[in-house]
Amino acid sequence: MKKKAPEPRPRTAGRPAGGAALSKQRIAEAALAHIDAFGLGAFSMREIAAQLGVYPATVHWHVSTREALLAEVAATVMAQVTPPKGTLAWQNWIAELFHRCRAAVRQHPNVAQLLGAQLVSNGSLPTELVEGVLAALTEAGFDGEPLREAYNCVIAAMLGFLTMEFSPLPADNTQAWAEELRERVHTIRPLDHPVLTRHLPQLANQAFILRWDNGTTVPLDSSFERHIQITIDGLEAFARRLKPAQ
Amino acid sequence: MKKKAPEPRPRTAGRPAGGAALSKQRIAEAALAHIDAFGLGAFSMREIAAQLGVYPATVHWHVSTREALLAEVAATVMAQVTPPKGTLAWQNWIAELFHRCRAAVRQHPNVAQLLGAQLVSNGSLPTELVEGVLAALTEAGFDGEPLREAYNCVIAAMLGFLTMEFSPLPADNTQAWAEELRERVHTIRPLDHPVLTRHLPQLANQAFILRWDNGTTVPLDSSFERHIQITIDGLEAFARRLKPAQ
DNA sequence: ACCTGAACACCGTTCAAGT
DNA sequence: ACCTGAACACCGTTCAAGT
Repeated sequence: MKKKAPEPRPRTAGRPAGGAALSKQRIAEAALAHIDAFGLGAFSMREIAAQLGVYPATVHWHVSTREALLAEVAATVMAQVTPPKGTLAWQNWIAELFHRCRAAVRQHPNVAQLLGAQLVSNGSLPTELVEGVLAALTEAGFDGEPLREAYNCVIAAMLGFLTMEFSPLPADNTQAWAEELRERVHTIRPLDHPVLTRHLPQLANQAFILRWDNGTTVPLDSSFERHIQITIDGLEAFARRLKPAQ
Repeated sequence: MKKKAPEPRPRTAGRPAGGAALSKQRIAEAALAHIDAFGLGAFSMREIAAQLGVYPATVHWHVSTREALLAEVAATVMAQVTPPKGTLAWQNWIAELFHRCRAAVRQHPNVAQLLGAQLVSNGSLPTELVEGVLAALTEAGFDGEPLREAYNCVIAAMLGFLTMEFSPLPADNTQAWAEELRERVHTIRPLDHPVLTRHLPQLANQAFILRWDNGTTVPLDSSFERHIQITIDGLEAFARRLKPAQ
């Protein structure tokens, strides 16, 4: 885990000759690369600084705070997920958004927990995404308070699922914990939990609460597809309730 | 933030007279109380140790690891959420589960991020919850792979929403960040984001990505209710697709 | 403006030693 | 079995000082 600075840079204080060597951008890229490689648990300001061959204080000059940097990283990952407007029916636009969002998270799974579980990172998602979802839902017939409700349900369905699918394993003794949970799952008492016992082969390590690997190793593809369908079907039912006079 | 140990205990090494002074249970309770009061960001093994008037190593003798303790805390919060079996139709049972789960999280909002965003904590949820959801979905007509898909959708819908609703604010300069986001939200360019601009009064600080307070200050009650309805409507549509021969 | 070098006040975890 | 006391190898952030 310990790495030397890649290049033995000048290492004298003072403003460098050819403009700034660092930038918020470059730092965020380095942080993302490090998180992709070693996970969010191994991320630290000092590690990123070492990676870039500078002192920790230098990183702080550019990004102010650890949380701000992580928000920047999350924004980078989610920058390109919004589908273009105006080419798809609202149902298909939303489905496409879900797909592109999951593709982005699958490329950077260790960032997933930031998206749903940190207000800062969540708040740095692209405005186009918000606009697009609202446009789709308006097309579906929502307005006012129902529009807000439908919007919140769409965002929660999408980011909530992904946050859970790629939620990280314990940092250290991963296999010990995995073995323990596998044991626990397979020794469930049939009399107390008959339904669970009956369907255990279908569920073990492939269902929430009952798994010891996350989406990186065992992706929940078909469940995510189903989640999209259920969400859209539910939204259509909601829209129908709003205009019973057909 | 600094507190003395409540009682100046003997402070000599060795096995105490009347059995163990500490236990995994007592430690988890203390941790939960501390997290409720000061947030997950202020949680540390050393703080809990100080709170209990013992050395950090003493805590480690009982709980092995920081993550394990947090999983224990999550389990404590979620211990009582499962509704009794056999009294409700499956739709109502699931709705009741959602309600009770949200009530539990609202009592301990700072624990929310553990539920969805940490595989360890997620894995320590009660088995009765799993059994109950599966029983409800079986009653709805699901089996085999569709059962697994429906199950994952239910859990993701429930915990995903709550994880997001109560996701924590930045640790330190909260109000500076809030002011900045509020500014950003209210200076959205109308020509680029017309739909968002039009509905901003309905959305600002009450919709994901557009808020600077979390569910503790600004709960998303009606959106959660709608989320339940959408999920159940979507599940019913899914069930209908499975038996087109009525 | 941009960076060094060092310091401050923390962490989680381990380990020998006590009783 | 249960706890002390101290240590190890880390953290994020701040700050004076350089150029």
